[in-house]
Amino acid sequence: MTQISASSENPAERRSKTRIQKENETRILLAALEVFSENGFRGATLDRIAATAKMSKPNLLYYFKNKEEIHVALLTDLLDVWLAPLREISPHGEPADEIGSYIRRKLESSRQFPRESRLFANEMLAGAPHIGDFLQSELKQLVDEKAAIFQGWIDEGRLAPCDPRHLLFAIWSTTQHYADFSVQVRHVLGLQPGDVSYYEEAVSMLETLFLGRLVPPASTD
Amino acid sequence: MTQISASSENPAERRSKTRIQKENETRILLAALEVFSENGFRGATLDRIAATAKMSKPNLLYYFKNKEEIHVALLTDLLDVWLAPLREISPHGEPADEIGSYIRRKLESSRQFPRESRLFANEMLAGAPHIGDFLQSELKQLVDEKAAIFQGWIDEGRLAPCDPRHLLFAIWSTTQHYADFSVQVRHVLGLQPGDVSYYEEAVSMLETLFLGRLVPPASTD
DNA sequence: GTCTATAATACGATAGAC
DNA sequence: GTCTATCGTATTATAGAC
Repeated sequence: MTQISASSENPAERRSKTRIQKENETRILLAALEVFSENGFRGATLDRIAATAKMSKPNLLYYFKNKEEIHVALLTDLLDVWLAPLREISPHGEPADEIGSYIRRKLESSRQFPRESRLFANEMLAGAPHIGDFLQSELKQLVDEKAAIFQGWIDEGRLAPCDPRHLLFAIWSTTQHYADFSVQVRHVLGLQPGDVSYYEEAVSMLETLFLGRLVPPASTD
Repeated sequence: MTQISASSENPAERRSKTRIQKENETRILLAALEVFSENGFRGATLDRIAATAKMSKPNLLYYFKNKEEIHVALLTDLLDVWLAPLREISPHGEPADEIGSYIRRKLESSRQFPRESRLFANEMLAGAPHIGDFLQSELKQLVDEKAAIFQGWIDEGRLAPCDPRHLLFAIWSTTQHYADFSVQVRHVLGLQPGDVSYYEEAVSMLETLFLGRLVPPASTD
């Protein structure tokens, strides 16, 4: 299985491309994102990707030599986007500010790139066959680094004692949920298919959860 | 697309089954759960299900008339399991107790039925083609009912002002994350493939998050 | 109930004309 | 660069023997 890392781009392979090449590759990747994010790698078909891209199947395979190469291209692009919000967490800010703005960045990323989020989710559910190496190396390293920042705040009493890595899991899951399970969110809230107005409420909810206090101390009347 | 509800079982159709029938159906459903939960409906193949069940493909199709019928059987079984923890929330308990035990039930469900959780997640990512009706009717109704309980607590000042339905989303996402993204959790924590020891830490994290206070009030030195 | 054989279609990928 | 035609395999499902 071809494994991908966030910085596996080889500039030497990149020959100068014509305008039409760039346009077609973009069309294909956009269509493939649509199909892969909905059905996963195995569930996606070149027929559907080609149809979505309004392109013949052989023409599509003129730009990417096979199905896996398209998938790899999408995942590679994704990984940088994925790590960006986490990288920005700084040890120098206030815990509430840093965590708050991280949550807002992740929610914004979820709102702006729901298909990318579902592509990632599909890869996870399948057991991460393509990005297992990335998770074990680059992601783990970045998480360890940021977890150390959180641990510092805990030691200083500026953050409640908790496992920092699980705090990150909680932030990831709650924010990505709005992209990955958007169908359920919309159905439960009674919204129309395209409606993503729930993101306003999501910000509010997650700020209360992570920065405020959900259950007040029992009153001692 | 065949739609499913949580109570769509028709007892009249259920003829008495021999022991071997029950055993084989169970074997098939167990194998199918394994395959569907990993690759989704479209990504799953009867070949893999049959191989996993150690059964020939035609024999498998002797028990279920096609691929979709197996999938429907799994989802139908799933939905009751899925709603059970939510149904138990009572308006008469303390908010902290009710929410706390709901989180523990959901985490336990995630730990005990990770493949069922991933089956559900795959269905969500695909746009809920089979259980859209369930989400809009039964789930929405139950959520509205339980959200009203939360709202009552909010009105009484026993719960912070928030959208109760988004509070449920937060509980669902954080708890299911440990099943759906278990590969990532294990890789980031540096655990072995089968290791699910992180559930101990998860309980602790989520209790701090939902019942405690993550970021203490700024000290006014 | 289980099997082998196979029909019928879906799918990934290539050949070769233009 | 794009197309039609097509090959080989995978996949769903059925027929019919045992």
